[in-house]
Amino acid sequence: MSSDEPGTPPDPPRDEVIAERRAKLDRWRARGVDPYPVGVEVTDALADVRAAWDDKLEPEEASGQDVAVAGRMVLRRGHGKLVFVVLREGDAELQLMCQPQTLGQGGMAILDELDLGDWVAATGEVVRTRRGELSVHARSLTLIGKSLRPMPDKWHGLRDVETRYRQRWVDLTVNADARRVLRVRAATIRALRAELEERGYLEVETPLLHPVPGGALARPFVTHHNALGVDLYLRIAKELYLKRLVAGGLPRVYEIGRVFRNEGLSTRHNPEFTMLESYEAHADYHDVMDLTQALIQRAAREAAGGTDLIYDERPVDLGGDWPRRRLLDLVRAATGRADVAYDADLDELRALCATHGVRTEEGWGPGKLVLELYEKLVEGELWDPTFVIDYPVEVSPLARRHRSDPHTTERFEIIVTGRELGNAFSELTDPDEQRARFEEQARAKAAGDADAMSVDADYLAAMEFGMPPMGGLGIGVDRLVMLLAGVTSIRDVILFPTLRP
RNA sequence: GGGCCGUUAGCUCAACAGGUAGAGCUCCGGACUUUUAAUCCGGCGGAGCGGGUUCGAGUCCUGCACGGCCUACCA
Repeated sequence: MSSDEPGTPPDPPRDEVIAERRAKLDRWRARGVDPYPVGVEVTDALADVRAAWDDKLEPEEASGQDVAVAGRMVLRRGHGKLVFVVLREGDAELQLMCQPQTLGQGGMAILDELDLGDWVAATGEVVRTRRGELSVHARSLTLIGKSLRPMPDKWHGLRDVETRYRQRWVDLTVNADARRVLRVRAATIRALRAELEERGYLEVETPLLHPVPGGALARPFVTHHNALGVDLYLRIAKELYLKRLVAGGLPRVYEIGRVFRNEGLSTRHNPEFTMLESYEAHADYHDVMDLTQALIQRAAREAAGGTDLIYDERPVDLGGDWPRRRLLDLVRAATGRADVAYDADLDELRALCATHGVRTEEGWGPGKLVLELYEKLVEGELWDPTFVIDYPVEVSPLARRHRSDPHTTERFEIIVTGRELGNAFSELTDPDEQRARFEEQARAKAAGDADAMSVDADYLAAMEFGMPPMGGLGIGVDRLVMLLAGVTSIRDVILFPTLRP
């Protein structure tokens, strides 16, 4: 790529193949044929022809049925005066059988001027060949979209990962798995939405541009509004707006949409990713665990065909009721130290962290230290779905304090294959406590914690207006799709992942 | 950000103690009327960028760019 303008497409390869195709393009035009016509009548999708005839017709039998089809020419096998052409659209492929007897010399000449990759329309009778391949016995051929760039290797396809993401149109053309993942993603989102709708949740859309970034501990992207002359932030979560809606009397709301976090990229992190968030009045985190399990199990059934999966070559069982384990208990078990507690001596906790190679910082309280131990020792080991519950207050500024333990909140994360898929809690609804928690965050921010929250006065006003008790949930949709599609890179489930421009 | 690995033809991949780069697919020319990555014959086409060592560098050293994986932060 020699262009330095961001956003410009890759330069056409200065290749002889391109030149040949351009020459063909010129010849088409010289003959008065528009290589990019407005379109021809296509009455039959390739998939429909296959569905109608796949289990019918004996070899060499003709159907008597004429069709008009179209697709990208991905293979051509010539046998002198008999030529087989394979058209593909999406996952459907159909062969054309081309002979001078039916296509005429003119049609054969058209065939001669086509390249692999060209979009082609054809009419003809549905037949089955001597070797048993369902085909259209072509009577006419029309070029409907000239391809000027060569197709990737017809057997190996496109392997280069970066090119697959950058040129998704090529990837989707030649890699069936790219198309499969796309379908799993669509089915996953459809299932989540269906389950929430059936439970009476209202789908809403809240702003992407936030004057105060909030709802999660993360660094935001900053942008600028010219007319208002103010900086705005791309949302890092939807939480605070959705809770405003519950305060407004909408008892069950959800939103599926993009959030943005200004953090590093990895196989598990894309700067923009899709999150489902839902809020339900009068629910607590136990109810939300039930909901989470139902959502993910339904998505697994409808997008992955069941709850018994293989991920990264290991079986995962999403079925049944998932265990609910207290975070503190998990840390105690992992360290073999029953005396780990949120009111334990800070120096002892630091020493324990050091023993396990956990890096610590000044100013971290016991809650943060225990969380770090959990993340280092436990989280990655939880393979089958596990609800990890009761997170320390210190690291949960929006969650309600536990009804029977002042050190923790009624919060859980759902962990599958060692990764966090979702995060939820009995929501904090007390405005005074929320203000105190925000101020605590603001102090951390002032002390240099870039992920810490700011005081959101507008949100506090909504809380002061009064909100019902509620349970909230956030699910990382991309990660759920990764699990259900069995892929280990988030870039495989995002069509156009963020790449260096 | 750190570590490791990588970048050879449009695509997928080779080779060699440092000796002037090879195959398949695509494309072009030719043969072939039932193929399934059709087959057969012929042809075009190439070392990420910059330094250095050397008679000679794709190969060794070095800087840069880009990418992959792991790690760190997070969903």
